[in-house]
Amino acid sequence: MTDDERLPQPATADIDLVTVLHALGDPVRMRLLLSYADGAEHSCAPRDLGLEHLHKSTVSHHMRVLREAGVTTTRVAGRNRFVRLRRTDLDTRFPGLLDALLTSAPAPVPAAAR
Amino acid sequence: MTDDERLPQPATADIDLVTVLHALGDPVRMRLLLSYADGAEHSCAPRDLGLEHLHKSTVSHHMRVLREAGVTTTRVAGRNRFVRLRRTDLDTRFPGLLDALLTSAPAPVPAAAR
DNA sequence: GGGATTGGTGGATGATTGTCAAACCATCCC
DNA sequence: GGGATGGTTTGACAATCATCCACCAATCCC
Repeated sequence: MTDDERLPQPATADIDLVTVLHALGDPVRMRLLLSYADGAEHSCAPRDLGLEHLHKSTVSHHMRVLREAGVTTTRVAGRNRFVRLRRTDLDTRFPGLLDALLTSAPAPVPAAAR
Repeated sequence: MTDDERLPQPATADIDLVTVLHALGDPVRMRLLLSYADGAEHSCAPRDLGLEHLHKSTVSHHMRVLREAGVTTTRVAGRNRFVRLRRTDLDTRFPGLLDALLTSAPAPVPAAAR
């Protein structure tokens, strides 16, 4: 499995707080964040994320916003993309922010978030 | 000083996380938040906030967004308006969020922020 | 009362954004 | 090779938004 490849994303030091907040200031992307809160890798399929009502390309757009803001990282393996939360990087850059966000989560946190 | 009057704002329980993040996902409003982080009341004058480059009405607009999101409260006294951070309400609703935001502040925190 | 001060309202405008649809691309598999 | 699968890109469109401008409203002070 050496065909791993990461989609472009900002370096940890370049993650900007306002940009992150702007990225998370959208209900769809907040739901994505909650889905990713378990720390596991997730595919991009809308049906796995409670986003059946949205078009593929819309979900793709939102995931790009999250990735470019530095919230998530995307690994390419074959025709699948695996998205994961950049928890360590975010905790380094903004200590306590992610915990506070997930604690105050507006929707039910799926399973073992922490 | 009984002519105090509060501009309309959401009740504490109605403050929505996504709405707050959306409000703070703007560089101007983030700067306002940092100005208000001292807990004191502030006037609306752009020159007191490092926003000389913005029109009065633009600043007024941003302050309305913050107030309607539940981030700030505005007291009207005569021809002056005094804006203050709703720190207690925000801490109640989203424990740790404000602390995390102010700790990771992107701009120099003005004096005794904590 | 009359002028100055403080700040908001409403309209206009250009930019950004969320969404969908259709086309496209790479990969896996039969 | 040729479908089928998983996802991105591009274009279009409506909605939202940030900004400015001109005008307005209330208050303070002489």
